[in-house]
Amino acid sequence: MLANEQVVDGRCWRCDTPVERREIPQWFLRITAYADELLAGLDRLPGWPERVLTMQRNWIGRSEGAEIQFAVDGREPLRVFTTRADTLMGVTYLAIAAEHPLALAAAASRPDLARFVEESRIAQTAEAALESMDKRGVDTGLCARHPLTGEPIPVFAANFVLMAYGEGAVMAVPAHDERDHAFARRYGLPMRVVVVPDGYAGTPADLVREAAYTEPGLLVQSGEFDGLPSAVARERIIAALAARGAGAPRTHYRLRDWGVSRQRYWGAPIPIINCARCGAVPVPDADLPVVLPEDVVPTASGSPLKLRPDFLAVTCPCCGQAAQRETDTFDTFMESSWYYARYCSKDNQQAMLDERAAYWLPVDQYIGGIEHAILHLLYARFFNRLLRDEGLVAADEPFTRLLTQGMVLKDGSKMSKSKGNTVDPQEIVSTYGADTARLFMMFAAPPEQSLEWSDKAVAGAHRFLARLWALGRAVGALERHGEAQGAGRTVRREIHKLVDQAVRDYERYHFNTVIASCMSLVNVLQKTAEEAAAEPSAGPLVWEGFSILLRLLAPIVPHITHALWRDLGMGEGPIIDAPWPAADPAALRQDEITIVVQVNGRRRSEITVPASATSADVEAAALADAGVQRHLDGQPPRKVVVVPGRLINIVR
RNA sequence: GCGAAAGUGGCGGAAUUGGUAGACGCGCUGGAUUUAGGUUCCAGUGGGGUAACCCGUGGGGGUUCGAGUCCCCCCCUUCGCACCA
Repeated sequence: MLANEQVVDGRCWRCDTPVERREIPQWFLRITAYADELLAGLDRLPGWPERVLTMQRNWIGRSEGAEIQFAVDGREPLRVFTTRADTLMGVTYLAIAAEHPLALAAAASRPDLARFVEESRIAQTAEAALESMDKRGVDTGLCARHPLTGEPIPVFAANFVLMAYGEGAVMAVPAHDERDHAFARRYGLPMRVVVVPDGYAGTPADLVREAAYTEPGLLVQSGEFDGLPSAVARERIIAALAARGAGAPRTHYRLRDWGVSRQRYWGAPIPIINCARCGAVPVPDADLPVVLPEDVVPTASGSPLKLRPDFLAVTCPCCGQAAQRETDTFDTFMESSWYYARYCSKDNQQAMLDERAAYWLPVDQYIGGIEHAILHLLYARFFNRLLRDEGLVAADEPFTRLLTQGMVLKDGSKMSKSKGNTVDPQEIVSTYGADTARLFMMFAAPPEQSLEWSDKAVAGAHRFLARLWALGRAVGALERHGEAQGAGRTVRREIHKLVDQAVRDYERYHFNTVIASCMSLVNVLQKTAEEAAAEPSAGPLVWEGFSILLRLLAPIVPHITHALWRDLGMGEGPIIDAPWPAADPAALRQDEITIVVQVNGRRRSEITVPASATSADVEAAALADAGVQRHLDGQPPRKVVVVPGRLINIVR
């Protein structure tokens, strides 16, 4: 029993044994019953990254179309799903999975088909493999009937149709589908053009000589539907099928049910008892949880639980007769789908969850790698709804905000134990302290991006903290009380601009630029503190700025900021209880602003104008500028674009 | 193959909304301090050019007064593709 990733070139990755697929009974959770709700719920997750929402939408893959029945001579009818009912009159063959009951039956009398079915058992089924492999097929000899015309249609067994997907059968329209087109060319199957672009003047056959025409258009060669646009034709054709009991509108999802069975020892046992008389019976609540035996001996193949009579043998809770315990264990995604809820009720031995879960959930901020964008996060959203429907939690969604953090890279590749290129944060903590470790990691990149490890940059982070500490000492020696005046106003504006930027960057989780602003703040305060020797009134300004700086940095480097705050007596209590800083709007006001001057979109100069200057004032000042006049070369501007408060562009 | 992201100096990265590309830091160069190394401090640092300027955000087109940002095509890297979890 191997996982997909353990199969390399159709063989076991360890022992090279050829691998084949076998059908075994397994347990599934019907996530598809929640497909619509899971899809709709994505619109109510503004705190999730757009790309994760998009990936989940595509994964669920809702599509509207029709289910169509094709009668098969002497057999059960075939059912297919299509989104292109408008191309129904262009169907020239049907393709079914090699494992399809009809294919298996037909193989009995057709050796080439039997061989194909046999070969397909060793084929890979991973979607990636399926989509990139050579599309092949074999005629089953079966004859299907077109549901509207009754024309005979050949049925092929094809390696790109899987029994597990949809109905295990598809209708093929080579003129209007790329894959069908390639397949038809390969096997010399006919093509029938039934849709052409509006105003198309050529012959139908010419339209698809090189490639399929996959766009919608107007119907041709489709009898009573000729001339209809695709969208209308779809409805009419589905209606015509419905009238004959051969089809109906249907919504299809790409999402498949969640296979939770694993034929392994390690995992939570699936709590089911298999009884010869009563079938699959749930383990009674009183007997839960089912506990794994801890003294199993690993076997070469198959679950070791199958060799444990003490685990296997149970009496059926329904009929009291001897029965067997299920030996499949759960996919580990099962547990990761609700651990966040269990954390709220971790010590409850009587129930999964209690009212504390309802109180705390949903999780305000969830953090995980982008590799979990689809499976884990979709399973957890599904599981949360199961919990909700059982009355165990109140909210629909488990995670209000989601941050997908990047990986840590070293020398350009993923840091991992198996590669042996890990860095122990404890080393940094021992050498430089925890604040340095935290500062470096937050400064290297925004959290959702991957982070490139650099020992040099770690040292740089430590250097910054040393400067911060030295600045703190200098601040302590300055006059604390009084009011900033004179040149202090410009400095104060500079400080509050940085504060404004930092606070906003915190809100969008750009911690690296928060730190950049704080570094600039240190630079400004350091310079101002030096100047305070000559200009004592600068003291209070430095105190103000340093107080804000410490509070901005406290979430990132809590230890050093705590100590400086306490030593300087910055506030009544510890820094952790201090109010969150905000920029003073009064400090941000400017009397004069600098406007960038462009000529033909290139920066040529800049001018300083009163903040109250109108567009006309700005234009006049810009045109008078020497640099502008040189570039205008005496000619009048053809056009002038003024972006208020920012720039002016003069086009000559 | 399909879906989703990313590509900016020597390096990590910055650029709220289409409006000064390269903030901040690392590294490097020069200088000061030091017996020396390290530390610290000062100055410089995208490329070309004496300069005026020109060129520059993976490549090629396009829209626009103006494009790293929007549109089309291509290249490359990463993540996911349902049994790795």
